[in-house]
Amino acid sequence: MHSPNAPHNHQQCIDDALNQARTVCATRQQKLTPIREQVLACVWRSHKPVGAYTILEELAKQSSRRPAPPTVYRALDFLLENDLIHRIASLNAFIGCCDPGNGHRGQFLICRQCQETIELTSAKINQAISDAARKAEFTLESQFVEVSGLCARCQEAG
Amino acid sequence: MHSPNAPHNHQQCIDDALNQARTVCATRQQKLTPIREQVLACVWRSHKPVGAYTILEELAKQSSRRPAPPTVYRALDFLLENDLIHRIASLNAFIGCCDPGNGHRGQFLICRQCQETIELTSAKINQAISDAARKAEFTLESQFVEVSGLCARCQEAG
DNA sequence: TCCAATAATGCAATATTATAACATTCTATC
DNA sequence: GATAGAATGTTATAATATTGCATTATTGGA
Repeated sequence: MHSPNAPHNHQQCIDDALNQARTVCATRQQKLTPIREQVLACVWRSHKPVGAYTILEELAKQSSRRPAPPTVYRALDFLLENDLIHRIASLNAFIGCCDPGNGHRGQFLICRQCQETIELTSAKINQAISDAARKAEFTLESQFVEVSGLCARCQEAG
Repeated sequence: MHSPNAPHNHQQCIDDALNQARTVCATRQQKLTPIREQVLACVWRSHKPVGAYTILEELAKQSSRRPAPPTVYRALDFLLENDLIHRIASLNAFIGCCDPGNGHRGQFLICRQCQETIELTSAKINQAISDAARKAEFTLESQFVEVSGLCARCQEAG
């Protein structure tokens, strides 16, 4: 996995994400409808978390008929349930999942300057969280680990 | 620190929190005004995250004159800045800090059933996050670690 | 003591994010 | 091609949060 703010062919990211999503949905016998695919593509336009209403604007541009909020939220719910995107709670936004369909426990490094976000799946972090939960007799079901700070590039930029 | 859903004299929690807040503010030469104190007390009414509009309702009950949202949000901002409360991003809510004034990096175990929330400060989790950030050349500034699941009591309750 | 500067609060309006409820259309299967 | 279930459309509204400006309170200095 490259760093999202390293130079790369981003169209490739989008294509990969869509292809992987198709595979996941086919396997699960879930339908990746045009709207859901559009929303997923929109989430993947960048490596930054995207708000629901930004997606809404984008769909409006693309399709002459302006969809209503539930259209977007329903698509986002579908994508969340099928482990194709993550919700970034601290920003009320959404970002593409780098390992779709696996229901992994990700962590996010979010640059407060440029918003570029790095997704990690650190076994160490997850282990530490699992251990702490067990110690507290707490059954872990889901987690948000969101770190805010400055990415390498923005640190250099001063 | 007792577990929040263990039986305890909760009035003591509130009193302690207010006293510690007074100390922190005195040290920092910050003013813990009546409104700020009311909001803090309200956040400490329970060991569950409390929404801003719930606080608003509470203030309305207490003071005959209904405050407007900014009143509450400004008080919450003050309390956040002075490390007296935490924001629970995944619930858009706020909870009292168990170690006020220290700007520590907390973690939260939030029961999805009863909402009782355990605050941890696991050095292991924090170390794992710091390590992961460093490895990604990312400068950590703040973090949200929020775990959802079932607390011991709610597991037993079935 | 009075004045000016700053901080805190009041207040109205509005922005942003998210959901509820119900109608309609689409799709797969028989 | 009937029908059941899924998906989408549509309207309204709920829930969360902020902006901008007016007013009041507090503080420190002349």
